[in-house]
Amino acid sequence: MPYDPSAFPPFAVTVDLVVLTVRRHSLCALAVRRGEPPFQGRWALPGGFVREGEDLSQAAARELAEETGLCVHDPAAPTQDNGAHLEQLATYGDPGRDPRMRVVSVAHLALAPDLPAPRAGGDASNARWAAVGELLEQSGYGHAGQPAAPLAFDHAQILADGVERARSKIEYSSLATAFCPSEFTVGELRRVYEAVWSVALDPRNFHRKVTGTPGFLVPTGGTTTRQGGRPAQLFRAGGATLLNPPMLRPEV
Amino acid sequence: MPYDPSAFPPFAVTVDLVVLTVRRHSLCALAVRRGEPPFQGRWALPGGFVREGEDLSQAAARELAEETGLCVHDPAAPTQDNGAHLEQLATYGDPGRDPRMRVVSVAHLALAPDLPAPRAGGDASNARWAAVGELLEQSGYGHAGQPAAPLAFDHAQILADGVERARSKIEYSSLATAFCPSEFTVGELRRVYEAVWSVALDPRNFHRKVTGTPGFLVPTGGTTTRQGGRPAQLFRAGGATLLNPPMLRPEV
DNA sequence: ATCATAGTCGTCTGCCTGACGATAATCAGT
DNA sequence: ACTGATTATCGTCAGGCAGACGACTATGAT
Repeated sequence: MPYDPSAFPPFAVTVDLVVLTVRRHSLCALAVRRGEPPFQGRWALPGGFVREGEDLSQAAARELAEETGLCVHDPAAPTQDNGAHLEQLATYGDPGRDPRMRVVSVAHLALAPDLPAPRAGGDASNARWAAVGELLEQSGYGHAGQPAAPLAFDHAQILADGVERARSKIEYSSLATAFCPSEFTVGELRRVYEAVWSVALDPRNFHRKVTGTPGFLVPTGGTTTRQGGRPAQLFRAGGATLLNPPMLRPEV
Repeated sequence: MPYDPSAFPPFAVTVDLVVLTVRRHSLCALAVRRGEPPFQGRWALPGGFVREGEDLSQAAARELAEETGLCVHDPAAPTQDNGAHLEQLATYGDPGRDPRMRVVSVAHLALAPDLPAPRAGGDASNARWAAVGELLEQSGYGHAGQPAAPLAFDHAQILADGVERARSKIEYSSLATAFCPSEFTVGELRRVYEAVWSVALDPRNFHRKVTGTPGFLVPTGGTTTRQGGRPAQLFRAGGATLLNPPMLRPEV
């Protein structure tokens, strides 16, 4: 059954971004307010059309830069400041997910350190960091919630998938450091795990674990007291990407 | 910057399939021979265009059925015979990956038990099971290899990603049972792990591990001697999808 | 000085794992 | 029937890691 090259339906292809960060001990995602129908006035994930001649990851990096000013952390460049982690998440192509036309969206997951207030093309009122719990509560992916409107399109599903990916991936990779500034303490890293997993971790066992995992952390020699209490050693992310042994998420 | 709904470039969207199985102690993938240009006569992964009104997973399931006769194992239906596991793998959209036009391919990963000879629209000479090592060797993803032609398009990359996904996913999920018939022995399951990981596992420790992991295996009561030697208990896959504790891949 | 806070080092116990010995139940030859 | 090959299954033992938790250190706030 050879195909007819002229007989394929045309699709629009977009990238949508799940941009996660940790703010005030809770996991937050970037949301933008839609300016036109459909779902006008509702919150949605940032995203846009893939352009001609543009790769999917290029399109995602461009959208990320437009929305946050972040540039993507190149895995080849080891010590690059203010770089975000970006990876493909999944692709959503339900017919009818966009009422206007057939749109296939390649969702990407970005992890960023705590940032200043977001900007959406210069308009701050149209972009915000929102706790993922609040964004998902009213969509059937969380617990009871306040009456805020759910996310547009199937973005609640995409966000839930992105959060789940982040939750599982910090177990066996050093990705949690993507939520931290270039230099950070063990306690700050622990608060990342606690926020993403919504659990409390024993500071002593956590310290032993991360400092004992080869390649995870390298001390910079400096110390800081920005968290209060006794000064803590500063570290930066080591070269290891896969953690062995992995961090273990406590059972619920 | 509101977008112009009429100003998006049209794409063709396809699904490509990485169908894996274990035959004669080695991991094999389904390959089809291309009947027309580009890459005429070369081996490629099965796939095809997504139709109008068709979901991505529907399109993947349809292509899988067309190529292999397998129907997809519905996670809701617990004990369905001859069902394959199917999941989305990743999406490949490099401009220029198809010389004819802009094509975005949503690759899927399918795991199937050992099957009779493949059929490609009834033409057996145009489809075969090939050891993944041979398929990847000549593409720079393996070691030294014979002078066979590499896979068409970027299918070697897709296959490599699919194999890597399968290798890591059988660690922490019960997915290895998707390579087995509905009833199988511990030894048969061990040979699946050995083939996928290309390692030798201790039969005694493996037996202790899998029979001790809750929800992984449920005995059927029957036994078989189809592997020779002492009769072995038959099991079927238990309800658990996530293994706790996970299977550990030996370090290299 | 005292307290609260956060960081760091140890100890102990239980569980899991890898290495490996031993036994059991079948089949193929002789 | 005996022997050997093959596979399955049970047991033992030592080492390592994880969770629970005590103890001490170094800072800032009152």
